[in-house]
Amino acid sequence: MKRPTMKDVARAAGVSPMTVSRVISGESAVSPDTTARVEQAVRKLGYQRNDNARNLRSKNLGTSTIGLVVDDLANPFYALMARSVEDEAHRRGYLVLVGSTNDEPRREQEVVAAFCARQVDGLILVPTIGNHGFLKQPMEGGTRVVCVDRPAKGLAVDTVTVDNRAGANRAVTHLLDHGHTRIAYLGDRFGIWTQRERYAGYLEALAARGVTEDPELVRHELRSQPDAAAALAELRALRHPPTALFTSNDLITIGVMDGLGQAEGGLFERIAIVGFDDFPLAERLSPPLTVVSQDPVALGSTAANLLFSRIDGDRSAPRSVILLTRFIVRGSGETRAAGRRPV
Amino acid sequence: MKRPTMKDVARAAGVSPMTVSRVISGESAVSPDTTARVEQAVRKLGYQRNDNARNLRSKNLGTSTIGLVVDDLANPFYALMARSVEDEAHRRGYLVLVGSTNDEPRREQEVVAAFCARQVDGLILVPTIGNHGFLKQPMEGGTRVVCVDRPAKGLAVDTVTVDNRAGANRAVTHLLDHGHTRIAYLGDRFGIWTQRERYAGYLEALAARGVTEDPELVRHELRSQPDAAAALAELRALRHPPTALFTSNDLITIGVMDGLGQAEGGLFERIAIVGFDDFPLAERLSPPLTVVSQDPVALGSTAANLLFSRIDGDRSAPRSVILLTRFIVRGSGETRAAGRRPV
DNA sequence: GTGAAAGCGCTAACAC
DNA sequence: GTGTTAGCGCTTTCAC
Repeated sequence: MKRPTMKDVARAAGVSPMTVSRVISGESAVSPDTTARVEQAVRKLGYQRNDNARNLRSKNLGTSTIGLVVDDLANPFYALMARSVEDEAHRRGYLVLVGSTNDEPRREQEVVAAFCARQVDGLILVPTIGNHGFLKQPMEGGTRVVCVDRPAKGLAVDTVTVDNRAGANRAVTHLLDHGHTRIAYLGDRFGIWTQRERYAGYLEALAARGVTEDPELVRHELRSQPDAAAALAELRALRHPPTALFTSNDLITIGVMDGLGQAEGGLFERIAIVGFDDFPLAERLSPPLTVVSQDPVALGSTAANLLFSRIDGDRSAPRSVILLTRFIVRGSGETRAAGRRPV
Repeated sequence: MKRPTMKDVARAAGVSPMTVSRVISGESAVSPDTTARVEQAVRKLGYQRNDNARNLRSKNLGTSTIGLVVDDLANPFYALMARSVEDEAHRRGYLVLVGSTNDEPRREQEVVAAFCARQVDGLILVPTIGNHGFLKQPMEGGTRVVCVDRPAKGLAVDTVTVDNRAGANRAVTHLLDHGHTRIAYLGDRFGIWTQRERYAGYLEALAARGVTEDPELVRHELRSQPDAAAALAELRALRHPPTALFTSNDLITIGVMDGLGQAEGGLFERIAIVGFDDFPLAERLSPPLTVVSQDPVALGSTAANLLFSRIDGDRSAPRSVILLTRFIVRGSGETRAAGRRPV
């Protein structure tokens, strides 16, 4: 009932284990006759090579395994990225270990350590806010690392991100173009790099038009849809409520849409919305959502390609790749501010 | 620049490798004094144990790694399942290898073989249509297997599914209750078990009310949203178009909603829809969608718990767990058939 | 409490 | 073309 080993196959075929090894790996030349005998024994015993043992001995080949560490694998954005990474890995005969961090530095460290203990050849990492000194040792040991979606503070590795700041700037400028000056910002945790960048883009856009930021209109740390809906309710209760919203990720956008749905029908026609992140059915909402769209598949495949080129021996200086977002106009961002003319 | 080994640590601490091993694993008793010396050497060298080598020697512990094989990791349904499996694994100190099959038996076999070559302790599998004889050898070798979402034909393993047939029956009965008799079925590939079950539920519901199936109203093999939208257009062009639709997964439901959106506003109010699978924003569509909802997180955690109980030594006969779906009424399925009275 | 020897399953390096 | 020896990094086993 135990798994057969090469020794078992060798005995069954009447050859040495080394010959079996050669037949299995197909590298070295073996006579057709013995090859056949070995292959028959393999089939008879249902032998399959133990790749862990193999990798232990031949250190020049790695383990053909990479680790993918994301915030949350259940998030559709990271799920798409993961699939894209997996496809690139599969093409090259690599396997993928996955782990979610929940954005907790401690869990990130645990997952990375466990992956490195398994001798992964490389790591694709959506880094948490935490410190990444723990990566130094594995990297010196030969584990390649690529960051994706956000950079890791003080870590000199290839990094793939999107132009969060420019994308947000574009969105807010669009709202300004339609006559809005009271534009609220609804964001997730300010500790997350992408959120800080998007907020910076928001400020940049306002500043470029000479609009002063109103702290009353800025809400960070919205962690869920209900959070976002609640923030919206607060904003609308202000003496001078916003006429437009910039929501800085899909979760918040959806939460806000829910909040609007619960309000009286007439009102929400007045509020313009542009959101960061596209999502399924965004164009079927009323009004259809104008969004800044990023491409998780491109993020994943770009990161994977960078990683594999490093694994294949590229030792050049770390690169930083910035992918472009797309601005998709669908209607929700084109509502004009009441009583104002466009610029 | 190479990774330090236990030997290196031993030398640095002036002890034998065996003592280092004992300190690292913390099993056996080591004097506080030497423990401290070893720990210091570990820190100094940045030593981390090679778990592959460890697993090779100690066969009684497994590799603490499981494999998760799904149709498509990018599918939100499987992404949620994967996250749930990963959480269960993490709790127990296991790692998760993931692979997507695209529902291709060949790729399934490749992925499973690669996982088994890495000596995974267990496999959670969304099986393709193909034959699963290739699992026999690994299972005899000790790899535990659990199927989830669908059973594998002729494979005696624990299986976790939902009551697809009953859920579909419930949905179609609901439409019949609202006076519909011309109810179209829009389904994905008939080769997929869940789709056959849902279709069976559709037929059962019709039969229970003495409604004869009209083959004109049945469309299988819809692989994408455009496929679904096209099928809808065909159905509406019939001389006797359906007054209600049962869509057998989220992708098809969304495709149909898109098709309806493109039609003239007045018309689509007349067609009732109930879909299998809930999804974000389903309640924000117009009309809000009535759906049969299944819980991917429960599927994943149930499968994981079964797997780990097997890994922990449970040798009882294979179990089949069927989770219940929920029927969620939101409006789209409650439109009455024109000129008819409810039952 | 600690160490020496052997070996997990495989392959690199060298024989022949 | 094939076999032998040694050893990857660790732990089991048995000694002390």
